[in-house]
Amino acid sequence: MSPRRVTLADVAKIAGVSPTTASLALSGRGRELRISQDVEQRVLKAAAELQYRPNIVSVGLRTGTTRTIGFVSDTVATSRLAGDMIKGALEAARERGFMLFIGETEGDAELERLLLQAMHDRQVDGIILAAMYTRTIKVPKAMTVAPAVLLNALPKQPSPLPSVIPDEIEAGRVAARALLDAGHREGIHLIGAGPGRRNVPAGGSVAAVERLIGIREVLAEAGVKPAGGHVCPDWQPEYGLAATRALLQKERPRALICFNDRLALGAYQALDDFGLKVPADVSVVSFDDHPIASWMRPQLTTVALPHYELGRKAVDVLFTEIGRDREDDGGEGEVHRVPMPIRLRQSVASPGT
Amino acid sequence: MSPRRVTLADVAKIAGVSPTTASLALSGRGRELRISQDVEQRVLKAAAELQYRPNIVSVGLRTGTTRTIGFVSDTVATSRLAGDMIKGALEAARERGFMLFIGETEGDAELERLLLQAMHDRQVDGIILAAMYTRTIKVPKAMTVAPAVLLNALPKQPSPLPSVIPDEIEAGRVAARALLDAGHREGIHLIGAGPGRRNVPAGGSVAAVERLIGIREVLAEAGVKPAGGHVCPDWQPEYGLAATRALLQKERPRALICFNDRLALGAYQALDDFGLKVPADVSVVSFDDHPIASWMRPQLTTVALPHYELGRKAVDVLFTEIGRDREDDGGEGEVHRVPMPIRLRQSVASPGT
DNA sequence: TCGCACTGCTAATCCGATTTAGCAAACCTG
DNA sequence: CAGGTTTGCTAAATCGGATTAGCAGTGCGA
Repeated sequence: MSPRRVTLADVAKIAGVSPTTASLALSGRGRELRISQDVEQRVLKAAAELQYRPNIVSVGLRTGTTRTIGFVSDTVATSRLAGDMIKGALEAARERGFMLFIGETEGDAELERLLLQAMHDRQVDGIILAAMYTRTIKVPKAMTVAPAVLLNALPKQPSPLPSVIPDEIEAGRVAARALLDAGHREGIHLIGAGPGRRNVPAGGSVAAVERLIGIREVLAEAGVKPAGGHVCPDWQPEYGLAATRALLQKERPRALICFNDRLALGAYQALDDFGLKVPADVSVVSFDDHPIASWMRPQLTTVALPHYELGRKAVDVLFTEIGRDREDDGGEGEVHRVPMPIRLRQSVASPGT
Repeated sequence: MSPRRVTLADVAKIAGVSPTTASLALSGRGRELRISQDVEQRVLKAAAELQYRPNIVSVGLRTGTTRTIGFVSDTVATSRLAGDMIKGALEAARERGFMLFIGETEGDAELERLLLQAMHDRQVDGIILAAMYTRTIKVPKAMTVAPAVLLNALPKQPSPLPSVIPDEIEAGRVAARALLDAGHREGIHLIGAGPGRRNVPAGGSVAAVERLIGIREVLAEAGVKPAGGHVCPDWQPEYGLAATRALLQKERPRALICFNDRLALGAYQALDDFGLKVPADVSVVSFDDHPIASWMRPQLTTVALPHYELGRKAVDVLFTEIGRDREDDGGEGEVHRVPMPIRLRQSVASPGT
């Protein structure tokens, strides 16, 4: 069936040289090791004719480098959000001739251990450990044996591993500024967290904490106080609906900052129930740029999670880790923050007195 | 830094035997090849103590099997829908101790070639070629050198490769039955395709054709004629909105069969615009079970794409391919159809005369 | 006591590359 | 023209296992 792969030995035979010479010529080290032009050309020609491709498994065994990186996540593949993260990583890896192993732990530490082990068994050159939503994680000790990067996650304990995360603080600033720029000064309510610095859902979500910091900072600078805040235990539509409904029963907000798009979806429904129009009566800004954000009516202005860029960046950082001299294990890993761009759509308008 | 991996030689030395013996004992072939109980135990003990793990790269070189399969898709990782497909494949593979390489072609044939090549260079044991939405694809000839399976796709030309696809015809039947069971007989409109067998969007979508077949079959059996059908060039919310709006300007339907959930989202908006309530005035059934289906109000009854099961099934089929004697390349590949379960929610009610 | 079968283990080879060490021929040099 | 240098290439070792062929030692029958 499968016609045996062409090996280096085949190329060497056709070119009439030894495998050693063929290897040298193909790896470009021919010059350095005094292979003649003539022979080099013969080898190259033979390789092209036979469509020779080196067996990476063999190279992996000999050199210890498999041109492969492992991408382990808690549950990335499931969420659409993170599909783009994988895609970014995939493309960045491909540009360097690397492939990606993927694995899902579903938050199971034992499974995580097994997966990392399976990847090491396959001699991956590096590992990206990703979280579905930005948070702090316990770094498994298996992570220290190979170059590694945390993606969308920060180490719970001090660790030499670098992290790549979205710049949530700046995102909070940007969202708040969007409302200020439209002229909002009063009746700004937060849905999902706030108004106080400590009013965040349990679970160690970095997004809640940092978005809140950014929002509060910009509002404070403008001398504006959020009119209220509503912590939601889970950032799902039904909680956004409930929180907004509760709010509307007491007062009439002029603007909502929803902590993600699903909450905003619920908020839209509540506003609709109360006969309020977005953005004429109430402006809404949100975070994530989930696909539904552009399906909602009016389309939602939201600060996007840059999943694709996060994935790319993680690979970039991993490659610098791989290239780095693995000795200087002092110090903490650097934290790389990827900008979150705002998508201006139709859900924000001036308060119109 | 990284303490050199434990090798078979290390285990052998500790156990006081040759690497050959250690290999035999560990591979379980000890009995067959007359290794004494005593020695076997010593080896096992040494391996456990050292936490020995065989280097799969080495095994791959020697035996040609890397316990790895390649998952190549046009753009699967991006779509949330398909995240579950990967997840199913991932789990099924993991249960057998296999890892997954993933790659995205973005519909680029050249990129596809390169990816398949990169996977073969890494000696994958088999390949799953997946499509984001069910359709017919041209099978690259590189696919014939290793065991392979088409996922969510059918071969455009006759091919020995097996396929795994959702059972869209039965899904169409199920959707139609859901309306019939609720008592609907009249005013049933199709949004997205139909009413005639040929009224499908361009692009070779298997879903449109087969769902339509199933729907028409069941309605015909019940002596019911669809009141109308509206082909949408793309199955996005805005087209669903437009089609439904156009429909409502002419008549008042009693039930809609939307060809996917995004169309249904648009339809909901149009119905709302016309002051019609779901399901009191108009029942809606749909396909896909996209996450938004359970966020919509009322929650949408929809026939689910079994992505997770598709992924699992593809791996199952791939393993039987791998196990099969690769000689009998006669015949066409088998087509495996995975059932699509209906999610009964709140968007269907009896027509209430 | 010789020959044979069986038991229990190991030496050697192989997979397909990379890399080190080294060899033969040509070329200088004084 | 002997001795040293350079040029151009190759043999052999290596990576870490799996696999094949075979080697000692024992037991047994004749």
